[in-house]
Amino acid sequence: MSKKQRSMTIGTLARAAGMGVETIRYYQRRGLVAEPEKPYGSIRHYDDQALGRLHFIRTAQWLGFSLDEIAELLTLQDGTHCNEARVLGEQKLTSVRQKIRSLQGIEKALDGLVQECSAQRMNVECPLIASLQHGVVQYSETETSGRSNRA
Amino acid sequence: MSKKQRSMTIGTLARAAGMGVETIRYYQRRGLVAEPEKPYGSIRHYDDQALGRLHFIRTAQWLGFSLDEIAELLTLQDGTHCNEARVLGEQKLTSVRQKIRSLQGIEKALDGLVQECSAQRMNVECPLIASLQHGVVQYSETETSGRSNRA
DNA sequence: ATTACTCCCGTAGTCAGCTACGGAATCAAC
DNA sequence: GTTGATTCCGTAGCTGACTACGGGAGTAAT
Repeated sequence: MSKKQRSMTIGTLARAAGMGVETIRYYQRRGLVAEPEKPYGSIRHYDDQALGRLHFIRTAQWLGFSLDEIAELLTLQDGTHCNEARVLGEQKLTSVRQKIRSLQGIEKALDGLVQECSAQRMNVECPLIASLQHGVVQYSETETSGRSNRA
Repeated sequence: MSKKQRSMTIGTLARAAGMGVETIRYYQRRGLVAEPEKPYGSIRHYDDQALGRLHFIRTAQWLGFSLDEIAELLTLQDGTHCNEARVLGEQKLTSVRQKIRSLQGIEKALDGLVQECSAQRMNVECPLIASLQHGVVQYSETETSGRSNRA
């Protein structure tokens, strides 16, 4: 019932989390992860909880949350704000589904392009370009503006 | 068969495309959109093709393509580089399919989490937070690193 | 033809999210 | 107990994608 409580230095933690030391320090500065107490004249030590939090950040980021949004999510961590967390999750779900739809549109177009291209290389019209230009791929304006999502 | 060929200034174009004038100029500098000839002692005018290209950029960007990738995609447009276009297209197709798969994974995970979250709202543990920390959401390492995808 | 907007163009600043640097302190191995 | 890697900490730099600024030229409405 008890996982062995490792105690690690920041370097070990970084390796375990698959990120650089400097990234962790950056997250500390951003307030995303806590900086443990430093024993008098010694070095800080981190535990599996810290690792869990880094996993959380990485995963949430991969899910399309910005660091600010992740910070928000983390304040919900006490469990008393499940509703807010749900709403946030639902919003992301919506945009993820829109993306899937758009990408499927692009996939079709690209596939068609490649087909045509290898078949009859005389064609001047590029179906990929055409469909993106003419809005065959539709997306909601709501999510479009504002640089964010990174994949 | 013929759409009315509007001729617009950069400001009008920008409004039509839902972006700032400076953004368009930035794209011109990046070589993503052409700068039309400037009539002697006058002002540049843009047509619907330019608008189409901006739509293209916006959509592709929303889908997680970087401006560099979009530039590549745009080289397919002329239709004359059929071989290169095909290869590029195939590469993009692969990455698009990866993205779709990743996003579908995310969708499932998020959906499950939101379900749980709204189901047992008495629970002090928020399943969304919990599962992100404990790695219930699994993802492929392949796409994880490298900051990019914007949503 | 005056006023008010818009365009042009180059350069500079911003923001997110890192990544690097440098010098002193600490630790781990031999 | 010296050597070589890590940690610590602050500050500075980088990349991608914009966004703002400023001053002169063009345009549109009255």
